[in-house]
Amino acid sequence: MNTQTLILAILNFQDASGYEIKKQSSEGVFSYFVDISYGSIYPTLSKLEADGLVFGRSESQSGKPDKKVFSITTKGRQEFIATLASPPAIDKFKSEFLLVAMSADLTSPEVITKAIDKRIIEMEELIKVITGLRVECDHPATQWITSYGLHVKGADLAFLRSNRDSLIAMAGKAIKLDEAAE
Amino acid sequence: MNTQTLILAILNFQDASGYEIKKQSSEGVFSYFVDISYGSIYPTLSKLEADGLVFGRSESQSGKPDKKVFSITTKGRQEFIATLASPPAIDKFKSEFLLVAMSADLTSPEVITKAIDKRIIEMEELIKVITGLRVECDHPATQWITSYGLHVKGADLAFLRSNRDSLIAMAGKAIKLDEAAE
DNA sequence: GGACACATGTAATCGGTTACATGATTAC
DNA sequence: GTAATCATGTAACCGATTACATGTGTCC
Repeated sequence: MNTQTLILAILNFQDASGYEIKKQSSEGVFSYFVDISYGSIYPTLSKLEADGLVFGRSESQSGKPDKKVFSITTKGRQEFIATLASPPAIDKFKSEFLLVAMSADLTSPEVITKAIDKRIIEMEELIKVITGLRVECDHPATQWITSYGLHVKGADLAFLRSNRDSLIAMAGKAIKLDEAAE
Repeated sequence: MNTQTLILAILNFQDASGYEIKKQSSEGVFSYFVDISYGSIYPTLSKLEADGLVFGRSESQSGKPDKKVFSITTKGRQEFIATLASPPAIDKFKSEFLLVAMSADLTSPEVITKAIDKRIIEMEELIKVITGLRVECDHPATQWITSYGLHVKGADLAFLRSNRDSLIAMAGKAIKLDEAAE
């Protein structure tokens, strides 16, 4: 999923400045499955404007610096819809936690405990964020994906809580075997 | 999670050639949360060998070309354990499907149907792969992460099946609104 | 003799992040 | 006057992928 499509998707929902796009992608509705940096947002926005897919106008705000608000154009919306039509690529998923968990027997109970407890907290926070998003937005498709997220992340958290101790119990087993062999 | 740590993790479980590491990372136990390409495996393996974290030897096989099998060294294992000790970064997750689903009202029922049915099939296949992995390997920590995966992906698939039709029903709503406005 | 799986490697390229640079405005 | 948030933008860099290049051995 490239930055261009992501920005088009965000602007399709509502007008936004580069700064606001960044916020959406790291705190808002999109944060659950997307994240973009300023370093790619601003150049992409310029390119998008040059291609006529979005247009920007300066807006002055009281108590804040001016911002440049972008809107998607008809051409931009067409482009976005065309992108949606091609079958979505499989999810990209990378997890350091799973690597650590899979190597639990190599590390200490402390390391595993910290790792899983950190994950539990992160999961709880993500669920809170998604829950907050649901309340704010009554758009049906958004409700659908937030229900989906809540369902999956709820199951995830439940497993983590139920099986926390059994993972911690595995810590250090490989080390002990090594010592026994010496 | 960088390529170096990933390769160390794989070699910590068993010796492997570059080709086999690629297979592990895209078909084997690690495929669930990792994927690396040849273009980064081979150079990293050379670097790792130069640093004394792994060592390779040529092995001739009957009916197949020779392969260079790598093993992790004590130094490599220490390095890997040290990496595990730092708190794991939050999962990286990017989903084109969620973007499409969130924009369901912009597209046709056909596009949404294809997207969700593709996802259901992929999910079923992933569950099959993880199930297969469980049978092959009785390492406790691996059992733990595969149970975890099965639990979460099972919940995921259940949601997809239960809510497939409601998502499809949302398709085209935005288009109809546009037409009504004209 | 060609298709296919196995096997290794490099160079060009790319998409994106990090760090940097700058500045408005408010609140303390 | 300085810290914090809002706001925009660029340049250097990096990690990884893609495509390319090459070769072995098997099966039909």
